[in-house]
Amino acid sequence: MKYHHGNLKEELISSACKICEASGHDHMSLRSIAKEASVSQTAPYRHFKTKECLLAEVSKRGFEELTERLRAATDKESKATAKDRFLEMGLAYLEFGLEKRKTYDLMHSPVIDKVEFPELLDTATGAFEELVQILKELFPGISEDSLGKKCIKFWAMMHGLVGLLDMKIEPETDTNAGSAMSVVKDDFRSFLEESLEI
Amino acid sequence: MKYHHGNLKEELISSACKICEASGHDHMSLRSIAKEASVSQTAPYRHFKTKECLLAEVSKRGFEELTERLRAATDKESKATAKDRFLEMGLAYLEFGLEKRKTYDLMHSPVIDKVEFPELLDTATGAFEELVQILKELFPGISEDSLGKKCIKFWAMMHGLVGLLDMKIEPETDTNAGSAMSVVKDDFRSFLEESLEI
DNA sequence: TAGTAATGTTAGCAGCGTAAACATAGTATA
DNA sequence: TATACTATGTTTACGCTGCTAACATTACTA
Repeated sequence: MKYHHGNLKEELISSACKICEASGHDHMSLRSIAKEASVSQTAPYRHFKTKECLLAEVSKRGFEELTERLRAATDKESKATAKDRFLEMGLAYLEFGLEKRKTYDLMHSPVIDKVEFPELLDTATGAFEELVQILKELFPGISEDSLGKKCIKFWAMMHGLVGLLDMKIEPETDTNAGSAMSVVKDDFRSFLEESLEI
Repeated sequence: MKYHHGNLKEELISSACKICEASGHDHMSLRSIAKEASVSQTAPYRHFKTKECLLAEVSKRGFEELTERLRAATDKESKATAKDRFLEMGLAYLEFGLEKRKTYDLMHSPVIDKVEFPELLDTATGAFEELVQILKELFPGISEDSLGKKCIKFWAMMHGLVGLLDMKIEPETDTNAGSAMSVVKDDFRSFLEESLEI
């Protein structure tokens, strides 16, 4: 039993990630994180100025994983068409959002002011570079302006969809013939494809 | 100075709404709300079983105002075309989201489990009836299935846009010729219009 | 080897949500 | 009108929280 831990900072982050995904960031106490790392309640303060700083790190890890998944989905090595890789990317985004819902919430939560954490902002922004690239491939010669708009439109749609699919708010159509939302979820690929064309 | 307040429940709700929009729902304590209503810390418990119940009420008020704004924007009395009214609705949604950002956050926050508050869920769902109606007008004879998808697509886009415009995450384009995001914000109408066609 | 910086602990503060016990006011019933 | 009951307020207290200050131990560096 040594007084100094050795790798506490990293262990605190990974404990935090685990607890965040298990219980959500608002049921997450610095004390419980410290306990998980078998360390005193105030030990985290040697590595993080405030709780928010630790949460920012968790958020950053989330954006890193998201970026990684998007990159993998649009990997040029796979011989799929640009369109297919775009669809895969959309799917990957949605899957990340639904699989790691609690982490995704933290990443987009106002509790972390991204202005105060420029490194986090960079990581977050970087994730969307993947979208820019694939859209450039899909629409060769597109103007910067149109590219920006398309990019935002798709990202907003992805982001919005994650929120919608998880909450159960959905528009009521006249016939309640199979909730529109579950149709989207089950047939997400064709939904995205349609969005490309319409 | 009377022992009984008379209209405490309503006053607590409106205090809560005020504090929520001023400080955000995570900097919002039951005690501060009680103080604002000049009442003891535990008085709210005579009207709300838990803090979450009060927050749910605040959220509900938010959805009610949103519905009202959307309704006003698509009002048939105005002789504008369906398309124009649709664009107005999009604008109204975005404006609400940006103006009442903190309330909007609460409305979509996972701290309130909508399953536990069916009345809140109804109110939230009701807001999107407005979108359904205007899309029906815009696409007469559209199938229920397509209508559902279109509806979800646009709502997701609106919802996503609010999130994007407020956070400063945005895709980096090669030339940084005027941030794509501010273009969207300044020229939101044409952005929406384009989305209708593409 | 001595001094200093890094990293841990303990003790304690004020604020939080909430429960329990009690006080007061309004309302229904005898 | 007297009495019981219910609704709505207060006081007190508990355990949890983020965080600070003071202190202990270890690691690094001159």
